[in-house]
Amino acid sequence: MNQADGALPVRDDVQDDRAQAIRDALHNAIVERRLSPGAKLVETEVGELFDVSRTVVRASLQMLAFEGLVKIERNRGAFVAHPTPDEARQIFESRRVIEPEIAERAAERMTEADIRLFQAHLKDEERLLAERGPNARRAAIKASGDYHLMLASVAANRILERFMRELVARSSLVIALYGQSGASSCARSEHADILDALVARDGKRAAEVIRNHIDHIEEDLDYKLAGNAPLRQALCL
Amino acid sequence: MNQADGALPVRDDVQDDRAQAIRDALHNAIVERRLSPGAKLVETEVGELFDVSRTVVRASLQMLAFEGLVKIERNRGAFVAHPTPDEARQIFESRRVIEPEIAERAAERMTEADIRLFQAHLKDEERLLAERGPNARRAAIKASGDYHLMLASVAANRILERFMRELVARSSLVIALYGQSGASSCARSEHADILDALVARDGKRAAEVIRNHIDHIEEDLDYKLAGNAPLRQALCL
DNA sequence: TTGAACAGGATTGCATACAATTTCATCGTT
DNA sequence: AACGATGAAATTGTATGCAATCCTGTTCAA
Repeated sequence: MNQADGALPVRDDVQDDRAQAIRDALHNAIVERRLSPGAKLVETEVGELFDVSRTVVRASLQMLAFEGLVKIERNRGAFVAHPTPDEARQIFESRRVIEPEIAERAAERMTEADIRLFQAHLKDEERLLAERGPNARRAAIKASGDYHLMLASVAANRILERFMRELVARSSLVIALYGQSGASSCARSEHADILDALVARDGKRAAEVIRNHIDHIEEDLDYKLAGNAPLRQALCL
Repeated sequence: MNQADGALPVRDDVQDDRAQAIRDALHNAIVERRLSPGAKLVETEVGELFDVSRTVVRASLQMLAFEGLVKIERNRGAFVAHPTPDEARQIFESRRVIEPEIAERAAERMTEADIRLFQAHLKDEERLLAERGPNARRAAIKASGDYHLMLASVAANRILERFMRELVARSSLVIALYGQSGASSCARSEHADILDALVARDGKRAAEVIRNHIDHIEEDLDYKLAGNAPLRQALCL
């Protein structure tokens, strides 16, 4: 685990301990692709896993549904979301709207301590990319997303931060479905470029680099690859 | 009721009819200020009102909590949110990030039919502002927010639209708490100015007008007015 | 072989019951 | 009178039960 783990599950505020815990666990599982898009999440099954009743499980599934990570279909249950190409485009469009502005604000507020955190995180990302094995790969994917969330956290706007958390998580689903290059986790050097701009306190440049970064991520997608869609969704039902 | 009513409760998708209905009802009540910030929402009470069990009420309260309209405190219950000045600032900062971009996209996509809808809505807003009485006032407040949501709907990005729905609703709470001029519903002519820019397909100008509009709304606030805070929140507990 | 009909099991939607916690009024003490 | 303790009522958190719905595999007819 990298040191960002403690800081990242920035829950809005602690309200519902157990449901939150399950939500976080499922969230991570989805983002790290241990759960594939379309996978069914059976209430009793999850409940037994975490040793809680369906009531609590339901609450966490509803939370995830709000974030767009899970889709709840009436009388059919909860499934890991399976974004359509159109949704995917909207996700990246939203990121292009929000993230450059976040970068500008982050450039203003960046402290020395933040810089050190970012540098350490970059090191982690590099290390994980060098490692082999599916677990390292999963960790790399997560770390890559976490980088963007660290940015959001420095910008000191909890609302935009929450929006970004949702968008980053859903991006991970999109990449899982439509990503071509196995790497998929963003071209690593760009994260370093962003940090450079931040350290230089050059908000405009940071924003520009982020914009390019998002473009590059989306360029690596092929929306033709309908993934192995759950069919029901492939046909847009 | 104005003709926008049918179009506006843009639910993400129909999943949970009854809980959604209660959510919408509470949402409207909050936005129209029939429920004040800090008001307690007792589960059994709401349940009896809508003739459903606490289970369903709970689901809708959780939805509202996600939107930031309601705050759920463990073992204490659900309360209409009571945004702090800091939260208020973040809400408007977020709007300044998102809404100008929405305006630009809306300028591109605006159809003749949309224009007619906007014109009709503007007429409604004017009429409501002219009328007397608390109900007209409430309707005017809601219509003013709905204008911004119509904009978001034209921009054709469901995600940003949802973000805007949350931000507009929370803005309404902020204005209820910290607004000075009784009018509070935004300087009306500015909505017309926005429409002008959209009709001219001048995205940049629309964005600029929106930015000013948001500035004006926020200028009318006085964060010193701590409102009649529920004390627990006034002391930031 | 295909397709419709149907039964059994699995799963969800919702109401309800019970335990844990908070709230509030009362009472006694200083 | 002010304050703290105490217990009952109110309210929430969670588990569980039942009805409704969906899924799956089988049978039977075309």
